[in-house]
Amino acid sequence: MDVPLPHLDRPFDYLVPEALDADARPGVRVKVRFAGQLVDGWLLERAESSEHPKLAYLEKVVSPVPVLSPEVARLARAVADRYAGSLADVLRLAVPPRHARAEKAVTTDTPPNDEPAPGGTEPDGSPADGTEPDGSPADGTATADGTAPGGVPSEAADAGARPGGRAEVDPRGWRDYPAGPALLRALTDGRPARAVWSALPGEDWADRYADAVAATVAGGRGAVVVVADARDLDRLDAALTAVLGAGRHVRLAAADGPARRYRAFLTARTGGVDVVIGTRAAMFAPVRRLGLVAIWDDGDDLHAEPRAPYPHARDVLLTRAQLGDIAAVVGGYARTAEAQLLVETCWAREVVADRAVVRARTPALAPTGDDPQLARDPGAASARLPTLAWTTARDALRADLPVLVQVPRRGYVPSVACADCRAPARCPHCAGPLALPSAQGTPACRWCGRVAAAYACPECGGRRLRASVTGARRTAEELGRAFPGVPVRTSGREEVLATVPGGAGLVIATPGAEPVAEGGYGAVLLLDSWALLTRADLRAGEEALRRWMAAAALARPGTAGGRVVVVADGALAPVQALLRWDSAWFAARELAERRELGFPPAVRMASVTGAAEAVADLLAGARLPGDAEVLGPVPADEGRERMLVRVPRSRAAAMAEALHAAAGQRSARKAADPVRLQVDPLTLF
DNA sequence: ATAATAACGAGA
DNA sequence: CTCGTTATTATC
Repeated sequence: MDVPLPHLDRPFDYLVPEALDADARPGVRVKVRFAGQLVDGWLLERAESSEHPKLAYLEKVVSPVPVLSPEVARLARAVADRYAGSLADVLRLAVPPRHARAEKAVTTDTPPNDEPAPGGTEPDGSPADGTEPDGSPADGTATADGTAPGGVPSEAADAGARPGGRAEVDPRGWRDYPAGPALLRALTDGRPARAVWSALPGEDWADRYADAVAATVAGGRGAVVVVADARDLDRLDAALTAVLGAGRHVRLAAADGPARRYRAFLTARTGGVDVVIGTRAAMFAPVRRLGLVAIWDDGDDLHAEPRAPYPHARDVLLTRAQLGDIAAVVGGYARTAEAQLLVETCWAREVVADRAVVRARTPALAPTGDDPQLARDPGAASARLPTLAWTTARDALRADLPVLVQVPRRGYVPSVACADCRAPARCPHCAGPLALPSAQGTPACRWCGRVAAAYACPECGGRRLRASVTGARRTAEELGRAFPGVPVRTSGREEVLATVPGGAGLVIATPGAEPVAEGGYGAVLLLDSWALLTRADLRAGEEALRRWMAAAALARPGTAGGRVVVVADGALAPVQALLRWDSAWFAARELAERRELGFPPAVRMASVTGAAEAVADLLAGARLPGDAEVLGPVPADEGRERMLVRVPRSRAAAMAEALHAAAGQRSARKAADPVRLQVDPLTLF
C-alpha cells in the first residue's frame, strides 16, 4: 500500500476480478479502495486464499508491466527493516515514477525475467549465512570459523577449481593488486566474492570497474555499479562503452530526467541489458541474474539518500549482495571506517597493492606549514602560498606540466582576519587559523582548539576581527598574478571540468570537482586543509583524507615528476596517512577510535528528531532492547530536539524494529507532530 | 479520511 | 439495563 504511515506497513489481501486476472501479476502497480479512498499499491504476490474474512476487489491494474522484481521487493523489505522505515517509502526510491510514453517505447517484446540469482536465499527468506552485510553476526551468533564467507578466494584455493568453458577475462590493471585477478575470476565463475578495494594513485578506477563488470558479464551475470555524481558516471559510462561496447548497459540517474530514467529502468527490468550504472538512484536497479554490485568512493556523502528512510547506497548494495549471493566491490582511493569494518569482520577481503607498488605509483608527497609570511619569494608572497607550495607549482609549470590547486568550497568555513589590517588572525599558541564559532562568539583555534579570548593582532594591535573567506575565484586570480602567462582554469560548483589538457596550466578546483589531467598533474597543492580537518564532525579526518587522496591520485607518480604538497601539520594522522598513501591504516585507526568512543560503525545508532514532547513520546513507547542507551537530548534546528539511541551491532535489528513499531503506535493514534527516525545518520552532532 | 467498535454515562 | 453519545482502532 502506497501510504507512508508506519502502522500500515504490511500487506493487505484483495480479490482479483476476472477481468484483471491476466494483468494482475506480482510486481505491478495497482489501485485499490482502502479506508474508503482509492490509493496506489503494489501487487506483491498472488494467493489462493486469505485469512481475512471480507475482501474488497482490486480496483485497477495501473500498468501490466511488473516493474517491481521479486529480488528488489525482497531487498526493499530488508532495507525498510534495517532503517526502521516503511516498505512504501523504500519502494518510492526503488521504482521511479511511471512515465507512460517511455513505457510504451520500451515494452514491445521481452518479458521480464524473474529468475532469481543463482544460489539465492533460503526458502524462509533469511540470508544464506547468518551475518549482516556489514559483517556483524546476526543477533549475537558468531560465525565460527575464520574464513571469509565468500571473500576473495586465495590464488592457491582457486587454481584448477574453475568450471571449464567460461570466457577468461584479461585482468588488465587488476594485476597490480595481488588479489585482483582472483577477484575477476570469481566474478566470471559467478562466485560471491566480496572485496574492499583501495585504488592506487593514478588508477583509472572506471576502467577497473569496467573490467570487473566485463568479467561478471562473461560469466553470464549482470551488474549494478553506483557512483556519487554525474561526472563519475560519465567517466564510468565511457569506460564501459569501451570495454563492453555500446548498448550493453544503461545509466540510471535522477538527474537524467524522469523519461530517460524510467526508460533506462524499464530496459533493465525487461532484460534489455544486464548492466546498470548510475548515481544512488541505481542502487535498487532491477538486473537479471545479478552477479555483482559495486560502489565507487563510498565515503562521498552523496551516497546517502536524503529521503526517508535515508538508506546509504553502500549499505543497500551490501544488503543486496547478502540476500542474493552476489559479489560486492567497495572501492575508493580512501577507505571508510565502514569498509574497514567489512575487512575486520572478514565479511569482505581487501584488494590492495603491495607497498612496493604503492611506493612506485605514489607522487612525491610533502607537508608544509601554513607560512605565507615567511615566503621570501615575492611571487609566493603575493599568492599567499607557503614557499614549498609555490616552488613546487613553479617547477611543474616550468616542466610544462599542469598544476592542480584544491581549495575549500566557497563559504565552506570562514576564517577570521583582523578587522583593521586584514592580517589573518592566528592562534598565539600554535599559529593555526582562528575561527568564530558564531557571529558573537569567542574566536578559537582551528588547529589546537584553544580559545583566544583576548586576541590582539600582532601586526597592528587591533582587537576586532572579521570573517574572511577566500574562494576558488579569488585564489585563481591571485595565483594567476603569481604565475603570469600561465592559463588558469577553475572547476567548481557552477562549472565542473571533466578533463584538462596536459601542458603547463593552473587548475583551481573545489573538492570533488578536480578535473583529470592528460598524463597526470605535475603538481597538486592542497590548500587551506585546516578547513577540512577542523569541522566539528565525527568524519572530519576521514573526509579530509578522502578529498586529498582523490586530488593527489590525479598527480603523476613521483618517478615521473609528480609532486603533492599538503598545507597541513605533518604530524596529524590524516596527513600521515596521505603522506604514506595508507588509508587502510587510517581507517583501522579511525574504526578503533570509534569502538572506543562507541560511535558508528562500531555500534548502531539511530536519531529521533522532532518536537521535544513528540520525541519523548516515541521513545517512551519504544520497547528498545535492554542494552540500548538513550543519549541526549541535544537541540536541533527550528526548536526541535534530537535524541540518539545506541545499541551494539548485534541488537541493530531489534532497535530498528522497536523504533518502527513505536512510530507505528504514534501514527495509529494520529499523533500530529512528526518525528524523524534515522538509522546511522550521516552526522551525529 | 471514515467506518466499525468499544467505552461510557445518563436516564428509565 | 438500554440508548445515545463519544473515544478508539482498523482500514483487505
